[in-house]
Amino acid sequence: MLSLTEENYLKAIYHLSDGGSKAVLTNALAEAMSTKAASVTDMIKKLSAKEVITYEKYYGVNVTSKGKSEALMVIRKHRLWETFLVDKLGFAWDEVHEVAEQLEHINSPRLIEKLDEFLGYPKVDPHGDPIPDHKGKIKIVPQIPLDQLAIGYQGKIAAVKDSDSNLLKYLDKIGARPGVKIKILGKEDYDESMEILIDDHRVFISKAVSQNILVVG
Amino acid sequence: MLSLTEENYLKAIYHLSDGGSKAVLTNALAEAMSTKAASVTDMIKKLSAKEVITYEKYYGVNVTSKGKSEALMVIRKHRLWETFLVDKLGFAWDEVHEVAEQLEHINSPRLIEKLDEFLGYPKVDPHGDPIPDHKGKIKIVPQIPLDQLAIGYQGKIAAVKDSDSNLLKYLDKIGARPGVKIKILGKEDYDESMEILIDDHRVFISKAVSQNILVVG
DNA sequence: ACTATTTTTTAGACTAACCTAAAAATATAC
DNA sequence: GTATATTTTTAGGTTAGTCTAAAAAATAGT
Repeated sequence: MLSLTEENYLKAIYHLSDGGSKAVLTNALAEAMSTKAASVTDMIKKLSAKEVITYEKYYGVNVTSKGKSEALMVIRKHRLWETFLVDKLGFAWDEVHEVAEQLEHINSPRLIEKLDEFLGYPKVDPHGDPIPDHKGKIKIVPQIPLDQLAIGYQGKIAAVKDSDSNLLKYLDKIGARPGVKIKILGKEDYDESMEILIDDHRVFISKAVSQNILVVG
Repeated sequence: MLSLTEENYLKAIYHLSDGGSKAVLTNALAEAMSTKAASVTDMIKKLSAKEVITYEKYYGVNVTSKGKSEALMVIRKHRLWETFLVDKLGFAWDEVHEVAEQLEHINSPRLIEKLDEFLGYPKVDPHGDPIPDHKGKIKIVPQIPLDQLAIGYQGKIAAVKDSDSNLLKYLDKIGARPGVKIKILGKEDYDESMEILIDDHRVFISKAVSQNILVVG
């Protein structure tokens, strides 16, 4: 059983390691958790004792398979609650992150299964991120940041990388929501800004924004 | 701002004081919180510092008006979540207490208002207890325990006192849910057991049970 | 390869909950 | 009305999570 704080650390490690595919450094984790390296070292010891991560001094942290499935359950809960907030309670997709951060720690397997059923077993959350199933299985759809594609590209917005509320508000304003059609009309070499077509209207976006729009197809 | 633990203590004090109408003793609170008197004394000091209760040594604790409205907000959240679990997710009314104990601590005024709207502004929860409105106003319907009424009484089940899961399961089995018609057919002087009519079928119940069935009318 | 810098860990201290054991205050008993 | 029993508080200690400051290990520069 993990404490609320331990659960949050584990989730951060899971994300920083790209789902367990690389080691996470102490400082990176301290930054992500808005805390100090010393506190991270303490917590790392606890999480290794609970066998959700492995730890090599001065090298970094890796998630164990037990840790992965625990992290995926938290992510499942987070994304199901976000879906509930948007689909059922009428929240805007940029307002749900903070509340879901609280709701994801509610511990009741039965509640989550009932919620999943109530929502009609959704595959993705309101930001386009895949929702792990009750066994922790996640369907990975390869998603490419818009800034890495060329003029003429045409496809669909799959998800949004950052969950910063200001970014989400901005994207919502220009109509850039998951599922919407998108096309690259032009690119400016100087600052890497772009002109794009979102659902048939033209918008200019900076590189900072195009990096955060993930597309498929 | 109260911590999760402080919130739980305050709620217990509110209930033990019958909504703020009498003082609560240290030992009674220790019993209710399944903890020791010494820990209660510590917590009482914190809660007085935060001005949600007043405290006189060796005499007891009283809830301030600030404390009352904070307690009512937690109760509001608890009862709205219980209603959600039963009405929307299909939980049985005897399964919701523990989960609601967790959900009641989620801090988001917007979430609670949206949830209230989604549920259609319910007046009572699945156990028949009144739900405080967004201003903390609660509609008190006088409820009488069944064991205090005479043969021939006829009315409606308003609520159930205890939230013990076994009691609730039993009541559910004999059909004794809030809103159901009830009539007292007979009373046994020896052990104060009763024969009653629930929704037109006859049942025998012990005094322990009749004390927990609250009725109106 | 030997300093210098950066990163990480250790050491020691803080706060919020909790505990046990002992002291103090209140209530009860004769 | 003094002695006994009960209740409540104080005193001192524990654990989880945090911090700052200093020590140790790893990396980089010339």
